[in-house]
Amino acid sequence: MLDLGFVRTNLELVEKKLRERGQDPAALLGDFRELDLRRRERITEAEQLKAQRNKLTEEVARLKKSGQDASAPMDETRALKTRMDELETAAAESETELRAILTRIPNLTRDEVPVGSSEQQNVEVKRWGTIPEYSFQPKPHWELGAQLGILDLERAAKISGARFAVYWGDGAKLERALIGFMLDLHTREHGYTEVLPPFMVNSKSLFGTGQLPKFAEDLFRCTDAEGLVPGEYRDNDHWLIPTAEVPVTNLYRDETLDEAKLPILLTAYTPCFRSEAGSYGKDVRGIIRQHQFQKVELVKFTRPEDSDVEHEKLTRNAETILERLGLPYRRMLLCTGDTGFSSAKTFDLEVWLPGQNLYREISSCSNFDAFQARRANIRYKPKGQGKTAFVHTLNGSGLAVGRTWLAILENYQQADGSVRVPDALVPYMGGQRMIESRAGA
RNA sequence: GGAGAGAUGGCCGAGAGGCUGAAGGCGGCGGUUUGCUAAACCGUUAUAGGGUUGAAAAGCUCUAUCGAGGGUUCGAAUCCCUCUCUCUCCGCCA
Repeated sequence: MLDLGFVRTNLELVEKKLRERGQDPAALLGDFRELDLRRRERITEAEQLKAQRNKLTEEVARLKKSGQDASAPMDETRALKTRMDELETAAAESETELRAILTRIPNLTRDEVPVGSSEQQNVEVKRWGTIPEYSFQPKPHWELGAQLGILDLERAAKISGARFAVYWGDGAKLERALIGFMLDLHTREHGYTEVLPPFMVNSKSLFGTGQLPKFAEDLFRCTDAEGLVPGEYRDNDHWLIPTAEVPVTNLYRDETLDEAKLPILLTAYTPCFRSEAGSYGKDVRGIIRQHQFQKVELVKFTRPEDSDVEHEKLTRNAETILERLGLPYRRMLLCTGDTGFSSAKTFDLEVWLPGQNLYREISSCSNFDAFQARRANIRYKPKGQGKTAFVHTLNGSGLAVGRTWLAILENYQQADGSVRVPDALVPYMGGQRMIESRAGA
């Protein structure tokens, strides 16, 4: 969420930034200026009346105390009441209208973010690793997984439906090894603290990180709370998390953090659940796009002046995983049209997939500025200043485990269909160096 | 699931219809004293939103906020209703 006062005084800049994202400022902002003006008028009016009422009730108290008749000011206050209720309702209405606009405006992208309408205009920042050459035709992971008997999409469809996967034997073990490897690296070498959050959150949390109210259709909602109105926030509803970003960032919702403790670095392993509404027919083969996938997430809370440096570090932390695993990748700076709703600047890491002969997103590292902090009310008290200020929040996948799993299959496949275990992962596989076909599944 | 108790400022804790944004204590900040530390003493110490003065820093003023939302009343932290959360006991359960 942007600051109301900021939008008021920088309306032209906001409009320009919205256009750069490919959004229609008129549609998003509506009659912002008018609403804002009306809101303040109504508040002023309502508060003046309240002040008047407060004076009168004080008068009543004084008269009663001295044993005098207080019926005159009492009647007057009663007469005031209808008008006051009207004004109060009107002021609250304006507040709601304005807030509805404000909560649907995406974050402003940084000036260094390239202007573009689609991923075609994303800019490649760097490339790492050499693309392996094969003496045979490399296979996509779904073929490898099926042949090895470690990936079972048919039975997953039976027990759960499309876009789910069952991992058997070494497949399940590889997933577990990756989780342990990533968490260990981030906690031991990168300074993150591991947290294990709930996999369900309430809608206030989803509002805090920006998924609600705009993106409800991308989420799975548990129907335990009856009479729920979408876009309405309550404490007792449950949604499956689409990313650990939601529970972890919201850990500090409505809190004021100690500046000395910043930056706070947290990492969390969680499953992630996404409805993938609107992506029918996209990535239907393999496990690229699933309703449930596992992810190790990196989250940071920083002072505003540190967020750019911490963004670069966080991206490097994610890249390090790929490098240790020997997976070739490239870093993309997302253009304005491809940058997420809450983000001011995003780097995507794309891993090379020889089985499909393309680069594929495996991590997304974003700096949200104060956008989420404002929505979630996460603040700190800068030294030497009386005023509290909003922190900056950042996060990135470090990494998406399912996509790392399939990247290893495709990059480390052998001519006979077996898969070599990357050296860094061998200890996490109990010393195992090869994944070979085994009957049994 | 059943029965009960509770939720007040950074923390502890009073208040039980009117001058209470809220006593007292702790903590924090500023100061006095002091060779330094400590102690003592004095002062100060919430957030948000309007209006207004100012170039700004900031000031003045009003409004709201005692878990959340509604109600009663001239007036609610205080009374009533609903909800959420926490604690205790019973039941069930990984």
